[in-house]
Amino acid sequence: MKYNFNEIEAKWQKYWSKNQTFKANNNSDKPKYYVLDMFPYPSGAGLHVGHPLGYIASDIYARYKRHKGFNVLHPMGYDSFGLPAEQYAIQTGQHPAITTETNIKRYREQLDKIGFSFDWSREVRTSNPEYYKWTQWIFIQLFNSWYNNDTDKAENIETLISKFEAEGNSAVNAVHDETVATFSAEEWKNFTSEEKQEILLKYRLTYLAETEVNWCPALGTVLANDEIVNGVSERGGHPVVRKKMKQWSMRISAYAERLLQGLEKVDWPEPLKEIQRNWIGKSVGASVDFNVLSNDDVTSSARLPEYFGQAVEKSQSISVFTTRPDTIFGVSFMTLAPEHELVSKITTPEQKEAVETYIEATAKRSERERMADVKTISGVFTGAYAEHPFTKEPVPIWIGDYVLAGYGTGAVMAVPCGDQRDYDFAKHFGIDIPNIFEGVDISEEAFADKENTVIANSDFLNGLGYKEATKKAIEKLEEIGQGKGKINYRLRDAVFSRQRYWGEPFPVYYVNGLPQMIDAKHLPIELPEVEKYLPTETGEPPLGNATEWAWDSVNNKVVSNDLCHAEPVEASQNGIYPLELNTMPGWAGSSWYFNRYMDAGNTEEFASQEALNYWQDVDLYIGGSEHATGHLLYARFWQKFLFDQGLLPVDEFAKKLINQGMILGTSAFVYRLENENTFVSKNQIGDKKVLPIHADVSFVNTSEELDMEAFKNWRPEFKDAKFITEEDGTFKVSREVEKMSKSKYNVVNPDEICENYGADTLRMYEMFLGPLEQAKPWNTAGITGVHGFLKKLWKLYFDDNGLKVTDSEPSAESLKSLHKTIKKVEEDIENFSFNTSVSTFMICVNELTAQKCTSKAILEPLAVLISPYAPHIAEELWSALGNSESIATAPFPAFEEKYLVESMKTYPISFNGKMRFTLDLPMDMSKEDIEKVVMEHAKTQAQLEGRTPKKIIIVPGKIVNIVG
RNA sequence: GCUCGAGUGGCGGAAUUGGUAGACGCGCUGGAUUCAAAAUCCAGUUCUUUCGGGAGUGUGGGUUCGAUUCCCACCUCGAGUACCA
Repeated sequence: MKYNFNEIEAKWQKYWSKNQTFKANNNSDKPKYYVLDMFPYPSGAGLHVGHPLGYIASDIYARYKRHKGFNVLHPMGYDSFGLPAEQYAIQTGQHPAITTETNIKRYREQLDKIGFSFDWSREVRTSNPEYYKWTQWIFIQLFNSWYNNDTDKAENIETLISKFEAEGNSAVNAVHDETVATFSAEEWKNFTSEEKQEILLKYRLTYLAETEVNWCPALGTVLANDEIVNGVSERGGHPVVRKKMKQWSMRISAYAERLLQGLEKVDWPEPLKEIQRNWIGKSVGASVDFNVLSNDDVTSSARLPEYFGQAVEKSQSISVFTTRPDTIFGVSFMTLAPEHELVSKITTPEQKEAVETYIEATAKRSERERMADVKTISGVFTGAYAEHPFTKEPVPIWIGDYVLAGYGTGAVMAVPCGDQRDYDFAKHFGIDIPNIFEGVDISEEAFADKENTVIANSDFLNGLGYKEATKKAIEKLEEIGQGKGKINYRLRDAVFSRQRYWGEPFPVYYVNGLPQMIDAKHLPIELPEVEKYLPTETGEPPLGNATEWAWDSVNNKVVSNDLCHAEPVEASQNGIYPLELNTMPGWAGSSWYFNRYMDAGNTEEFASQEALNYWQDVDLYIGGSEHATGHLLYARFWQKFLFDQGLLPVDEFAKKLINQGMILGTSAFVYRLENENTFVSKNQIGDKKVLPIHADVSFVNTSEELDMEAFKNWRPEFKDAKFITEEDGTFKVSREVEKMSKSKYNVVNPDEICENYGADTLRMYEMFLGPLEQAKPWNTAGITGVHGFLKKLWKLYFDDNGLKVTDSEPSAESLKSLHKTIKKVEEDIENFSFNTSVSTFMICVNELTAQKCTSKAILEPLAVLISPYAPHIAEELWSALGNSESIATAPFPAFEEKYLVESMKTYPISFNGKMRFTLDLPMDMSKEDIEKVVMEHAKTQAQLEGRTPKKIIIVPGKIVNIVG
């Protein structure tokens, strides 16, 4: 009987689907295990062989856990809102929902062919109203919450209102906008409803605010920081500019510390944690207030240079953040970001022109230029002075674009002796560089080594190290009321509005310009139909094109815009108000989907408490590291928020995470003579002037030879191509490893592999390529090795006459081969080292074939061992051996040490650490006897050439090493 | 620049607490089978060699009886990050 993989695979895929073999139950006596893949965006291009790599690994693990007696949840779904479907809609007018549906269908077909053990009954799609109903619901919960720093968690906004009513806001320890004014309980009570709403917005965990955003004109939307790479959009590479817009934001900054601390308790790759740590960017230091010297100070002071202008009318103070309060006596100037709001207030008339010119010049430079150009030092003096908090000496105030408006307070106290940028700035402009370090030379560069710092010339800090000096400086600053210890985070609040159509609509309408939440019981608010997916003529988002997009707050339904007054101020007559025109960003739906899988069909809740308590969290999460600062950070944030609400049992959603490496393509290049339509084979190029051109990899065989006819028919411009071939008439291409992509014509499709070699071969070969986490090139040529192995496996069970498995007693050798394999494969799976278990299987099958093993006692457990990797063939063998149930939950074979016990050991005999020959000796031979046998051996004598060894190292059961 | 990660045959890669470097597979070479091909099977395949052996895991040094593995310095490649005060 032949190994007919196509037939076998189709048969079992049908069986699994019909019998719902992998449907997970929310009630079970078995321990739970949750294996999750990052769900895909269903793109129009379909899957290439790189995509399923992580899915195969997680599927092997899920299947293994079932054999190990776990109740396994292994779901799959689609992150189905997104830009490409919408761009396609703009070009063709086809509704994104239709495009998405088509793409999902194609994805599903491709996934099914690979034989994954997904529980499809739990499929989620983020663009499905039944799903995004709960995304909207979570948004409402965020809106109704504030972050209480005292309890260190999110609380309902009602508790904040009670506090305001009782004591105003001065004693409230909350995370909020910088711009909140203090008010008393009395004042709060007297505020109008609208004033109250505006104030509360500054505290809510999702809030509407005028924000400076990254606007991408080409995509017609704003982008989050993590969606921008090198100053251009991650998707499409379009330019991005800064623009002020009214946007929904997520107060993720409230969770900065917990997001940082939480990393300690999850088993995620260290580099990924490091990326998140950097993104959160915690710095510990102090905030220090410098008073700006005003006219009064000036007239009463003789200490100032003559050119000090009469500018500052009343006392101002500049707040700075520093990580080095210990160096405060080294301050010789201050620098403000050009955008700093005080700049215009303190600049003296004499310096006004210079300052304005400078600000104008910086504003012109794009963010990108400023980033790229780190060498040029620029800045200008404002003419104003601040007063040093301790020495009371005047400190000149400069502006410079090396200070960023968006970090800290946008101002720094410059300590040129301790910070290289301050040092360079001071050198460039001839500002003093006082040395406050003991025994350190600062004539060439600044001294930034905290560990070896000993402070000098610093009054009460003299002689102290970094730590003590920092502590003391903060104490003194607090004493004089000009500073305090402070922790700063780089993490910014996340903009949550997108000016797009294909995303979750906000459950929000506006009364007098103030946002109102739609009551949760009226969700979902479904996306309206629009005629065009482009922004409106007045520049509003695509939802501005909808004619049915107003909220009837009396009847609680979406109604025609005509019923809604254009001017919101007048709109209250009939209770019909305009709805939000933005939609949510791509990461909204993916921030909680792993919880939805636990109870995907629930129409009453996002998931029942029962299901959530049973499944708890993801035990193993596999996906790409590119989501480090996007999905993985936002999802952790929502998880913590929902945990604070008492809605989730755990505050980290994934215990263990693995980043699968990318599978790269092996591109093929042909070389065309310059200005001619003639192509030159690789070895005939010599010093000819040629241009490399990508050829489709499907035209190239395993010997790197191009199918010239296929190439000519590929594109019209190659129709009349001429070829300079090798001497044997073949045309050789050259190969290069690149990212697998359509544009490089190096894409390999998994369907074709399944068709030609089978899904089991594909699964094993993907694993065989190398370690899961590593990037590695795909090379279809190598697949025959794995395919041949499966055929060989088949032949252990079948010959021309059918099944050849017998009930004969297994040989000791065969038992040894089997148990060696059990041990290794089990260890490999636990360590996610799937590549090495493929080799182990090959060795085992090679050995059993050589042993002519036909024993069921060996071959039945072998089928179970291999079933996580090659489930179809395993099912077929399992059923051929007389089992009527699926192999999916058959117990994993138990390893028994006794079969591996050896009586003999092949000892490597080394001389000075180099193995020269081997010797078979009994395992239980004593050290003395080993030495005797080895020394008497003729080869030993030949090696020694008459010398007497200095030393003989014998490690019984391991090695013999003769020194001398 | 900084922070990680990695350098092993023609290629992908293996070597689990320091103990036989190159498992397994591809490719290549030779052979068997075949009218022929595919498929299958067998043998060989790190380099070098005077066929005894010798060298060898990016480079140089160190620790050790013994180092791909541990330590130091350097080189190369990849990823992340980029004026974060």
